Formats: sequence, C-alpha cells, structure tokens
Amino acid sequence: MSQVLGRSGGAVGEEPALAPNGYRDTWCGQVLGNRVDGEARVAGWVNRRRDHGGLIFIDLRDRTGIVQLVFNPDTSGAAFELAHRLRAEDVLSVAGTVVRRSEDTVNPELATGEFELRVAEVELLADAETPPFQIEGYAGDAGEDTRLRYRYLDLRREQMRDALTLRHRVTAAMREFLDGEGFLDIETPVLTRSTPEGARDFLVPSRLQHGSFYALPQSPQLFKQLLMVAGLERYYQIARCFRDEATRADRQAEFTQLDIEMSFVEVEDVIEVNERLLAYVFERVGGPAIELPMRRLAYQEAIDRFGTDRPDLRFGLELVDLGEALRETEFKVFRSVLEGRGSIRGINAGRRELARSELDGLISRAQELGAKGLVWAFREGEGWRSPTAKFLSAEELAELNRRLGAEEGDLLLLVADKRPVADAVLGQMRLDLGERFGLIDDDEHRLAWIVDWPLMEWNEGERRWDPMHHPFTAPDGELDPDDIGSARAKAYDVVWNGQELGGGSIRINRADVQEAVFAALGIDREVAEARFGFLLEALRYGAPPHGGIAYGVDRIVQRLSGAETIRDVIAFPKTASGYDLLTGAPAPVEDIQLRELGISIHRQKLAGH
RNA sequence: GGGGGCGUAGCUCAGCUGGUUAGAGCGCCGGCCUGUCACGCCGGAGGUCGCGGGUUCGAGUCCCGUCGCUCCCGCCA
Repeated sequence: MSQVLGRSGGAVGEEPALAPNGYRDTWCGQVLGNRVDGEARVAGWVNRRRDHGGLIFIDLRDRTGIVQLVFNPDTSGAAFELAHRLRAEDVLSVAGTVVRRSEDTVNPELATGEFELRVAEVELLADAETPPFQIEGYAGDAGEDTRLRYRYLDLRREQMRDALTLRHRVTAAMREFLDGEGFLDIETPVLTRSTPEGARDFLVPSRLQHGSFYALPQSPQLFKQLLMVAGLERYYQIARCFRDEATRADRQAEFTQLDIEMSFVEVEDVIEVNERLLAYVFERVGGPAIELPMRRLAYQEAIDRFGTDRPDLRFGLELVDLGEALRETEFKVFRSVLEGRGSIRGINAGRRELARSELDGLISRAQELGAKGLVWAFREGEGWRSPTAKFLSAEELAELNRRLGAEEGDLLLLVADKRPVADAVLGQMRLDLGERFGLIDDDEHRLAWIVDWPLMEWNEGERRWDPMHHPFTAPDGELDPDDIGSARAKAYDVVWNGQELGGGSIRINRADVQEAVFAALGIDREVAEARFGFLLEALRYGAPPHGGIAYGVDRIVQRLSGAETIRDVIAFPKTASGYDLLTGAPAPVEDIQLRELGISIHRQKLAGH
C-alpha cells in the first residue's frame, strides 16, 4: 500500500511550545539556529554514540528528532568522562552551547544537521540495558513478535511515533470538525448487554449475578439511538468496539470507531455533513484533496459494473453482462448455467500478451476464488483465438465482441456461474489485473458513496432473510412482507479506492416499523421483546427521525500512513491469535477469582499426562 | 474451523540431495583513535537450531505431534 501523505504533509506536525524546566528548555528536533552561541538544555535518549577516543559524538533523541551532542575534554572533562560510559538508550539531560557546524561537518540528512550542542554539563537520568533490538536498525526491522513483546521500545522508532502522531491528528481533526457542527461527545457503556446477532461477543461474567454476563459492545449502535430518543440531537464518540472474531492484517478484535448519530435528518443530510467531515480531516492532516460533492453509486450499479459493493474507481476493466448474447447458445457449459438461472459475465482486460502458462494461472486464480472455470479469449479478426471459440457461432462471437467493446488483440475473460459467484470472481480478478497491468495510479484518490442498498439478503444456508446492514436500518418506503427481496434501505457506505471507510443508515424511528422488520427477519415477537424490548419501548416514547454513520478509525489512519497492517497504527495491538505479547493477556486467573464469579473450569492439564 | 508461509546467536538472516568443530552482517564486551554522523581499525564472547517424539550409523536438514508468529478462506449484522 502506498503512503498517501507526503513527508512534508507530515505525520508529525509542528511541535507545540515546550515549557522549560530543569531537564530541558528546547526539543532535540527543534532547529537551534536562533540560539547559536547561546546556551541550551535538552533531554532524551542516546540514539547512537560515536566514540573517537579524544572526542565523543552522541545523537540525542526525543519525540521531535535528533540533535548531535559533542563531548570534548577541553570543554568539560567530567562530561567527557561520563560520555565515555554512555550506551544506547541511556536517558540524559545535557546543557551546553549551541554551535553552528563548520561547512564541511554539516549533516544534510539531519533536520538539525547545521547545528550541534557542545556539552558542558550532563546528567544521567536513567541507564538502559542493551535493547533486544536496535531502535533504528538498518539490517531490517525486528520481527513483529519481538517488536510487540517490547512495544515500548518499538514505539521509540520514528516510523511508529509518526503513525501515532498522525492518528492523534486525525482524531483531533474529527473532534474539531464535529465540535464546530454542534455534536456532543458522549460516552456509552463498555459493559453492556449481549445481542447474539452479528459477530461473537466478548463476555464478562457478573460477580453479583452468577450465570449472567455483560458483553463488550460491538458498536454503540443501540445507545446512540437511545441518545437520539433522549433528545441529544447530535452525538459522536471515538469508541472502542469489540468483536470476538478472527484477526486480519486490517482487523483487530478490539478496534476504534468514529461513531456519529444525528436527529431530524434524511440520507442527504448525513451524507452532506460527512463529506465535509472527511474533506476537513484529510485537509488537516495533509491527505489527498477531496472534491465535493463526492460521487454516488447505487449498490446495484456497483455490483453490475465492478462486481463488488466497494469498488476501486481508479481504473476501468468494468464487468459486462453477456447472457443476452448467448441466449440461444449451443455451448453446453454456458447453456446449462443460463438454464440454471446463472449468469455469464466478462471483462475486457485490454490489449495484452500473455503466455499460455499465465493464462493457466488466471484459470487457477478464478477457481481459487470459487469459479468452476474461466474462459479466456483474444479478439482476432471478427472472432476469437480461444479454446472456447469453436463452440460459439460467428454471430455469438461478434455480439460478444460488441458488448465487450473488444478490439484486435484484446484479452477477454468470461465467467459463467451463479450471479454472486461470477461477480465475486470477476470483481477480484479485476483488481488483480488492474494491479498487474499497472492501471492503478497511487497518487489518485477516488471516494464515493454507495447508496440505495437492499434492505435484506437471502441466507441460503439458514433459509431466511438477514439484514444487509443491521436490523435497525430504515426501509426506503413501505415494507411489503410478500416482497422482502426488493425492499431498499436508507443506507450508505463511503468507499475509498476500493476500501470501505465507514457506513451507516437512517434508522427506524417507529416501533411498528421496527416490529415489522423483526418479523420479516423471522424474529418472533417474544424474542424481539426479550432482546430489544428496551429499544421498542423507547421508540414508543417519541423518537425523532435519526440516522448516522460509523468509521473505522484504525483503517483510515492505516490508509493515510501507508502502513502495511492495522497493527502499525495501534499503540498496543494483539497478535493474530489474540495475544498481547507484552502483558501476556489473556492469562489464567486465580481460583478464588473464578469462585467469586461462580465459574468452574475443567483443568485438563492437571492430570499430568 | 480450514489452507499456505515462517521459527537457527541479542536482532536480521544463510546453512545444498542427512555427514567432521553450525556461519555472516549488525549489536554486545575489551583495546586504539579529536570531526564523526550506518564513524573507522584490531581482538573477543555469544547457539537447548521453538518444544516433544520418531526414522537413521548419523538429523538444523526427513517424518509425526505440539507451541508461537504471519497471510488467506470461512467468519466479521
């Protein structure tokens, strides 16, 4: 992933003024030009020591950067003696004279490289054991498990400081904007009620009610709706959320959302405020400029043209539906798919030359993605060069070429399968090919709203309707119980270069509509009352029309910083299997703690096999 | 839950079809060095080859199990 911010655009912003104290009166990274020949005191960590015998250089590091210290026995014998014993990561406070370096000793690589501090006085504030890895190594970073085990050392690295600084600037900009728009920052509970829908909950046992559990929130969804019922009108929260599901490069079980909710709004109102929010945040942190209003794309159009509900709009290679061209086909493979109400879809990948082995690679990739096969072809004259060409009539080939806009030499890829499979396969292959053929410009940024979502989707495995977003999303228009499949939702996602940044909806604000949606989802009245009775009840007491959105803060920062994984923008992340390698969590607890909670655990290992 | 990759010195890694005493760079320790900034030069220490079992005359290397890290699928309303 490319870095979106220029270095000057700055993960690290202008440093705030430093209140001088006994340890320091300026930052290491601050340009010392205005203090030349004056006294200065700085504090920080020994980044590197270069001992020349009669002269010792130390790079002193603090949050803002590095300054070179010079220890010369002619300046201070005592300081020189101490400097000789200093080692990496020792913590110092030093005072001395700011000196402009001579022309030939300037270090252009260093922000403070024109200056140095001639040390007269040094105090060793803390000494450090040899760190398990070099803070600024150049043989390659330490492995991630080592970095996480000693995260407090890993965070001393400039790259990590920059990531956390950027994260701060992003959340600060969010707060600035929302504060200016009249939103209230309100905290909601972390110990809450389990709602078995959606992801697996993290549970917290109750000591006072054995056998009962709190759940950690998957999102503040219901509480923010209650805040709207309560008349708070505009709410936001940078909220920690928890989902007990597998971790990924862009997913942690514990993550941060920017959660927003507004009253007396429709879809357009929410989108309008949020476009300005994103533009403001990006502008404040030096991210890409956002043109407003942002592009809108209906869900169905996104699926039709890109095979996904979060399309990367930076390049073409759009999907084309080819069923019409093959209605009468004799080719058995296509025919049986069409008769089974499947679809045949294709991509024109443009004029390419691929070896047979590369084409085979495309076929395996398609199969890996779930397709039974992949038809490849190159347009040649009026027809195709393709193993499949002989099964298709000249008219069919001509019509396929026309629909795909195929010109001489263009590579055509077709998938025949159930519609969702064909979409998923071609949608992903489109991304693969865009990358492979260099069609994606890293400096280009396309943000778009995906709107006009289906309200529900059919879950074939469970043979029931599931909500596309969540069960509190307002239907667009009346809900027809006999035609659930065509119900639309007042929902919207914002997508950036093929990644979902956030999503939301107008919520149901009437109890009868909420009950009808629960019924359509196959949640009967009693169950609905038991699980969501408090919401239904609140909706009966005068709930304003309301809606909102939630953003993945970690992902936004990851994207802005160009980090490979979400873990690189989280101070203390967990590993793929959910461990915190620094603290050792999760860990066994004392038996007495379990007894207090009324929990018994089978300790299999006590048998001692 | 499933599939792939990885695990060798403090760190990053090399180690061939199984074969004598397991190597490199950085770091660390000692010595020399007054303009380096990835300082340089000389010398040195440092290994349960993740762990357990098996095959073999012999295992870092092959097999089984297990633990950990990681990527992907499932999952993530």
